[in-house]
Amino acid sequence: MEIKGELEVISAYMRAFELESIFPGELIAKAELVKYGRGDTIMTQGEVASSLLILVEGKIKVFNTISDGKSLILSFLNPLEVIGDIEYAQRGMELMNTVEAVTPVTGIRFSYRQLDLHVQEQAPFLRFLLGIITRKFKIKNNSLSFNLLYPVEVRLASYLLSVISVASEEDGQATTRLEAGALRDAANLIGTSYRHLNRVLVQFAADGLIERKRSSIAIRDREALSALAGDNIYELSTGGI
Amino acid sequence: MEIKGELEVISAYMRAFELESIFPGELIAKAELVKYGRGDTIMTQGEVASSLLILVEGKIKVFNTISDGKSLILSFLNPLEVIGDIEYAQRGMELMNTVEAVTPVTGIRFSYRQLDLHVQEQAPFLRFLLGIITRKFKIKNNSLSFNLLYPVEVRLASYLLSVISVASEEDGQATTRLEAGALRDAANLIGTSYRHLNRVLVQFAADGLIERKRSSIAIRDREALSALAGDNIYELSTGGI
DNA sequence: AGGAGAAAAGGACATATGTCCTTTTCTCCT
DNA sequence: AGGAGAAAAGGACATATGTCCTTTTCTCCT
Repeated sequence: MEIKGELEVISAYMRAFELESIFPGELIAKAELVKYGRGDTIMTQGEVASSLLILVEGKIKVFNTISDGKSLILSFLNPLEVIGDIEYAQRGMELMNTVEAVTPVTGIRFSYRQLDLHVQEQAPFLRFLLGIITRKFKIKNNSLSFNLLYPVEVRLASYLLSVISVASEEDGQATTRLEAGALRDAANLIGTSYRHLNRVLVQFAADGLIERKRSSIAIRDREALSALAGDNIYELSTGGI
Repeated sequence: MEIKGELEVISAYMRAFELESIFPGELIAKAELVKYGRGDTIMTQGEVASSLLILVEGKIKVFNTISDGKSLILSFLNPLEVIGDIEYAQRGMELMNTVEAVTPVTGIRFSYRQLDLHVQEQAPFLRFLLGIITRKFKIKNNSLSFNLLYPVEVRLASYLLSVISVASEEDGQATTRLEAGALRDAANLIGTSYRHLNRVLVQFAADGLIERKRSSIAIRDREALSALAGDNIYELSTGGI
């Protein structure tokens, strides 16, 4: 799951994302290059984090699991993104969410211990964290409104666009395979029951927005789906390259 | 609305909240003591903030207004609380929410300009901000789940407990007067329609949880209401004194 | 006092969504 | 191939909540 990365690769990423002024050389020397495959869990809610992860390649999904097993999708994120930032700022706090790789993912990992040694007192680093966290805050603020104000239909349209666009990047088709339980997961993720999600999917198919095959879903009318979704809340392009 | 405060009062608050190590003397000398009356607007969503406000006395309500005029309550906050922190970290960003005084409020105001001059590069101050913001983040995370997972009934119970407890502090009775439009506002705040809110109030009254008079609502069975509300999400005691 | 106009409450009905089952479809074993 | 057991889909019904009106209650003016 994790591969020791070469310093050059890490340095190149740091340069590409203009993070050199924030992470000094000694720290970069201690960083680790990590890779995850599609579906891998990157961080698990409830654990205590011990490192900061910078997402440099791929797409991740952030979600929150509630007591009764329900889970709520929070967002899909692309580079440049930082994970474990809030937990670093509130040391000892449990991870608030679970993070999973949606596509193959590459990240750079800095242990909290190294951060403590090198940048804990550095204003540029702290301001970098502030910037990242406040941006996340804003996103969360939006999703709060989105979820409360829009019906499942809209949320599902948004979700499908996020998930299916991923597949399309890989095989050139706007189709996604459904693994076992995928729809149940999806229901949890957008905060509704599987039954209702299924109902809405049937509706989408009847309206020609999607095509549902045995074990896959294809987008047939992306425009209509986008119109329905409005702002695609689950996928927010977040700066970076 | 605003009263020039004496340095001693400000200093006393800073001492009480143990903020002396974070805000140096030169900065405190430039701070302003501000007071707001019940119902006053402290910050307005969409404006560009120019100062950081530290809430040292009273209770405030934070809410967000959506395009179509709907508004969503985010939280009720007590001292020690900071407002304008996120906007300071993301300079130029519009205020995300509106903040209103629920009780008479006392705050200490620092202009961003002064902060820039004195603490923008100070790690303790930046870490203070990080702490405040990440705590807010956590609260928002909770309210996201709360709102999506619980029915209006539960949210209303929680809301009533928050609002009515305020009144009780003042006149010794768990009753709150309803100003014109108060219930409509309340409906917007908890994210439902006035019609439905009214329906649930009728239900509460029928169940003996509250007593509804001409222009007021009194809590009759606080325990039952609390049991219904579960975690009182709208009111989170947030450290401080 | 009495009535106009506004604000609040409530009726009727539609729709979104959840729960609980049953039916249908898959998967995989022998 | 054929059937058991699991997974997915879908039926039936209940409930939460919204929309649109109408009725009721207030407020205030003359």
